Amino acid sequence: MYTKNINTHLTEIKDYFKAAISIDCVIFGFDEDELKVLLIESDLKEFKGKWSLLGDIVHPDEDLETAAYRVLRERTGLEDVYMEQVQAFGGLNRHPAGRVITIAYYSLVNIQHVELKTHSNELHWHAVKDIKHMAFDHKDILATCYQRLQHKVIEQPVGFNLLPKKFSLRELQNLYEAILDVKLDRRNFRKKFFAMDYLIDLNEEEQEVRHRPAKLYGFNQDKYNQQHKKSLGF
Amino acid sequence: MYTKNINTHLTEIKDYFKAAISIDCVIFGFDEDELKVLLIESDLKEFKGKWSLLGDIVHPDEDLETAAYRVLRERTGLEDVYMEQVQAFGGLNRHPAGRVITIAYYSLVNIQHVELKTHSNELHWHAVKDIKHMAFDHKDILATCYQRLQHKVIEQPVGFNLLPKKFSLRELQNLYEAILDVKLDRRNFRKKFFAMDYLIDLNEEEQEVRHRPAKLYGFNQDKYNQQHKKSLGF
DNA sequence: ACAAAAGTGTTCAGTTTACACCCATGT
DNA sequence: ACATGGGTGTAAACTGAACACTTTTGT
Repeated sequence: MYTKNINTHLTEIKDYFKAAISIDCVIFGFDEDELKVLLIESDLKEFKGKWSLLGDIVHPDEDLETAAYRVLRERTGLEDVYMEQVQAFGGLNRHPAGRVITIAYYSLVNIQHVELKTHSNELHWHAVKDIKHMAFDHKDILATCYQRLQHKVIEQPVGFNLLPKKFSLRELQNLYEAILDVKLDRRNFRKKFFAMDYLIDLNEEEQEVRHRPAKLYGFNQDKYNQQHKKSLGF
Repeated sequence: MYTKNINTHLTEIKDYFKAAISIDCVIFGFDEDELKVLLIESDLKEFKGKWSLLGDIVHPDEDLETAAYRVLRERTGLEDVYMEQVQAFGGLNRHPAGRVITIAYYSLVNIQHVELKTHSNELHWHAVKDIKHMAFDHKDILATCYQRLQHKVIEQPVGFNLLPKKFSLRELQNLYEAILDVKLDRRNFRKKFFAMDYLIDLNEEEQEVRHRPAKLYGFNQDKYNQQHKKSLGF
């Protein structure tokens, strides 16, 4: 039955094994100086009370990324956010309902922009570092996505997606410290980001702080995109 | 029909959309100072004469990695080789036979160890840089896997998997130059690898060269694994 | 005046780059 | 002896890490 090769002889798939395909979104946010992830309480009897990622079956007329954006939209109302596919998870018994292969995505959202759609109690932001157990293999998926994010954030300035449009350098540093789980030197951190030259000085200051207010900056996404496009092109 | 969430309410998948799942292997080898990839000629009418990756449907009782190793074994006879999952490709019309979602893996093999199983003409090694067109979306898949390899090889010494057990530093350098598509300085290259301290001096020399013979080295995989385990543990 | 966090430069160490000559072998 | 690639060291430039005091605001 499986002697034919998917890339050569196979012209009909109807007689072949098929599995349900889902996507799972690891939706990261940043709040209270902590990296958070949006989870939903599972009510499958096997995982009663455990938290799970937000995911869904991929529809027949959807590609994977479309499905991931759909889930994100349905759960957070957000459309244009940073998202990256991480990898597939296809363990034999990862879903009690049968063979379900899932493709994991992570996305970076401004947590202030998220209005949890259903005002139910089932959706919650959790500090990544405090999560102990999860439903399915979601702890693995989260760990893999978190590692990927850590890796990404030191190579490219994607962290801005987790911050408000206007932010102080202290907030930016707190973000990096939270994601990478390290302490960074304030002067070196500032030096580095000013040198990268993607920060826009907004000539504004923090309000309502009971100490010297910090200056606010924005991220020059266009400038970053252009400079990065150049280096890809060649 | 799709109102239920895969991670919460769903207890039966039988009524849901399912797709065929395949894996595709990008099998890299190194020969004649070029990075090669093992391809098969597709005889699907849509891709007549085009080359495709080696892939197959994932079986019901196999996880993804098992399927990938099976394909590798069936096509090359090799068992213990370096392999890494890259990502899933799930475009709507990527396979003419229907919805097929594929998970891409790349592996690094010693090209000398590969005895092409079927001594047919359908399987061939191709220089990666010369490949123009491929069947399906395999050009995309190859490009993505190649980029991943380029990235990986500057972070971790996985390149050794493409070389024979005994190799000269020139061969090693040629490998890196081929993968990264750059010219490297010979002295700096040597300095760097000796400093990493994973090379074993075999006290042997090249034979049958018509110039000064190069010394041969081996890669100390155990030492690398141990030192790398440490840094993960903390 | 005090508390609390913002802002700012310099030095040192380690790493990366650039670069040219002699050596061992086969013909 | 010559052609071919093997093998080697040093100086300059750059990058990353360590480190302490002054400034601004609110109370």
